[in-house]
Amino acid sequence: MRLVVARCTVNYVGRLESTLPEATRLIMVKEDGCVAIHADGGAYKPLNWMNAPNDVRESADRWEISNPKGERLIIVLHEILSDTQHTLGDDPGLSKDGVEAHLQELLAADPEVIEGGLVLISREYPTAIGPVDLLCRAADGSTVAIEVKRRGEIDGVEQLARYLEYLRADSSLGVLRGVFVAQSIKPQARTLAETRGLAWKEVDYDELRGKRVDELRLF
Amino acid sequence: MRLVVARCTVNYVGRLESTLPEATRLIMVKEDGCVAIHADGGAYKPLNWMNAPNDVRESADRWEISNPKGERLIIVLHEILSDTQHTLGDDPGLSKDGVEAHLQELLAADPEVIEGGLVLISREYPTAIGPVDLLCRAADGSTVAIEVKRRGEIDGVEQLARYLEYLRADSSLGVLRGVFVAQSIKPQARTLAETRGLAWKEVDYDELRGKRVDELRLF
DNA sequence: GACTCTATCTCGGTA
DNA sequence: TACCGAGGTAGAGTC
Repeated sequence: MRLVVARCTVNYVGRLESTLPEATRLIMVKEDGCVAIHADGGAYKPLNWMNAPNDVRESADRWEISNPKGERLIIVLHEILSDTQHTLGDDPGLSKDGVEAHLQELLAADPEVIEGGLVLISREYPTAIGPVDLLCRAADGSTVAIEVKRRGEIDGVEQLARYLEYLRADSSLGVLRGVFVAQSIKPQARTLAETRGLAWKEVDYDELRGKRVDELRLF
Repeated sequence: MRLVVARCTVNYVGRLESTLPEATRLIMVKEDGCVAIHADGGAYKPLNWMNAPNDVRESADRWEISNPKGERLIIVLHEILSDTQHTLGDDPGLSKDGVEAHLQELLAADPEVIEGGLVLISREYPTAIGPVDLLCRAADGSTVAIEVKRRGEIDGVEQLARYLEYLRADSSLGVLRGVFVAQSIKPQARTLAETRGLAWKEVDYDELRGKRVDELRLF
């Protein structure tokens, strides 16, 4: 990894056009050839960047970075304050817990949390427009399609509504209902779900995980 | 801005939980107190980060960063390879061209590009569920609601369909039609638009801008 | 390669 | 503050 601190102006032409006036910034060049320009605020997003693969042409005061998609980043260096190189090696990578997949897994193991009497038929049940997260049989004999999201927003409701449109074409599933499940569901999404004739249910991830752990402790 | 290159292990507990095993990485601490940890690949996304405002507690081999939301990042330093400080100053900021707002502006100035005979009634016409990008009067006397997107995807079509549902409740608007406008519209979005009874139109941003510039040159 | 969906999404606007 | 929408979304997975 190469770290250059320099007074520079930057120009990007690609998916849009942007200009950075002269100022002091950090230019980060990684082993894979990607380039990011950071200001001294905002942890996440670089001001400008170019993802690998890149062709970097470098002269004393001007870098031209271009990629196969035809995007171009031009950095004009007015003064270099620091230019260092570091060997980092491969990163073993990040391991995560708490994402949608895990929530879906917990609910698949215990669909009663969503509605009493639910029994899992299938996970990732295929339709022409994508897989339905969970398909269950309800106590009343109806089939229940469940869309699981970490955060319940309007798109998730639309997604579930589209799945149901397609599922209803398959008469073998009998009476169909839809339930939208998330850790928290925004008011707009609740309203839309109700207008679309869908039920919704908020579930607590920590509680669900705790419950699961407790159950495992019994054995 | 402080740049530390170090062998470290990192632990994040907050919106999810994550662990980074021991490896050499760049730790970037910005003037506003935000922290980002970068591996030597992928320009954009840090492995871990904490946005400002942060409380940073630092000892020789362990940093604890916490924020008011209760998120915590713990960095254990096994070996510091480099630790430098740089004064960057405020950044004058990025100026952009080519975003949706500008596209909407160009279309508002020249709605005939969408359909011959269209005359603008209103931009950002308010409804209970949000503003309609453009509302126009057509040559045939009907009212046309237009949703403008840079990229035409399925959500945009749903959005326009929802707006029309609400607009139809207002009988003063007369006969209503919807047109979905974008620089490029995906096949799925076209199909959905047609099923929902909506028209769609692809427009060329550069051409539109060029045309506008040409018109201005006439004066 | 194209298309899909997720994200500690980030970031900016607004009520 | 919360909600909502755009993003050069990026990045991962699937077909």
